[in-house]
Amino acid sequence: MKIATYNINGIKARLPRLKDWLAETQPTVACLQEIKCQDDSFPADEFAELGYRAIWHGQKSFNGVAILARDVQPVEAMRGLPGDHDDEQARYLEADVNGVRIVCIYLPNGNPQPGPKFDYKLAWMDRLCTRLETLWTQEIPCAVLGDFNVIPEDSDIWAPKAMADDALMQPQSRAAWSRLLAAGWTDAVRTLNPRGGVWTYWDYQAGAWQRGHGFRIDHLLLSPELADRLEAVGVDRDHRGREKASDHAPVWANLRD
DNA sequence: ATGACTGCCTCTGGCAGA
Repeated sequence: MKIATYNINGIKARLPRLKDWLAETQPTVACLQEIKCQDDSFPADEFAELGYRAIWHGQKSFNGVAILARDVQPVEAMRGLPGDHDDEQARYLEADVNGVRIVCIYLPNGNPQPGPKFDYKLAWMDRLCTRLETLWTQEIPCAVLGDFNVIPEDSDIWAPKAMADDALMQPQSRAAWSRLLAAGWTDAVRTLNPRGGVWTYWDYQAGAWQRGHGFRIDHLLLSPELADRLEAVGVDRDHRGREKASDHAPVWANLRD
C-alpha cells in the first residue's frame, strides 16, 4: 500500500500535473490540499478516468482537501475538524480505505505571528491533538497525512535563520507538533531519514528551487500497526521541477501488505 | 537587498500562501 500527500496549490491550475503524477506513480491513496475550488467544481470525472475515486471538502478560492483512492471508493468518516462550530475553513477530511483510516489535513499557516492567524493555528493544533487522541484510543490502523505547516526541527530547513520569525518554526508550533507525536505516532519521513535534510516545499520566489532552499512541512504520521509495516518513504522531487508545478512536492510512504 | 512568485476571483488589484 502506497499512501501519499500532495499540496497541489489549486486543482484547476494543476490538473494536468496532478493527472501525470497519479498515472506515473500510482499511489493507493492520495491526500490533496489547497484544492481551492467549491464542491460542485471538483473534477471527479477526470480522476475516475484514471481509476481513482474521491471524496472532497472544498470552499471558494482557498483551502480545500480531498482523498483519492485507486479502484475503491473512500468511505467518509469525518468532515471538518471537531471542536469549533464557527470554523468554516475546509481543512480536514477523514475516510476509510481498505480498512485503514486516512486523515487528510491542511493545517493553518499561522502568519503573521503573533496575531489572530497564529492564534487560530495553535487552537487548530489543539483540536487536532484532541481528535488524534480519540482515534488513538479506537486502535484502528490510521495514517494522518497532509500539509502540517510546521518545520519540526532545524534539520528540516536549508537555513533556520531564513525562517526564524515565521509561524512555521515558532517554539509554540513545534511544541504543538511534539504534543501530537507524544501519544506514539510515527513521523514516517523522519524515521527513515533521522538526520533530516529532506525538503517537501520550495518557494516560488528567489530561485528557491534552483538553489535547493527548501524545507519539510508535508508529513505522514502512522499509528503503530502501520509504522510496523513501513518500508520506504520518498519525495517526488522531479514533479516540483516541472512546468506549472505546485510549490510543494508529493510525499509518499510504502507500507508492506 | 525593504527585492524576487503564483493562484484565485475578479473591485485585472488585493489577498493569501509559506
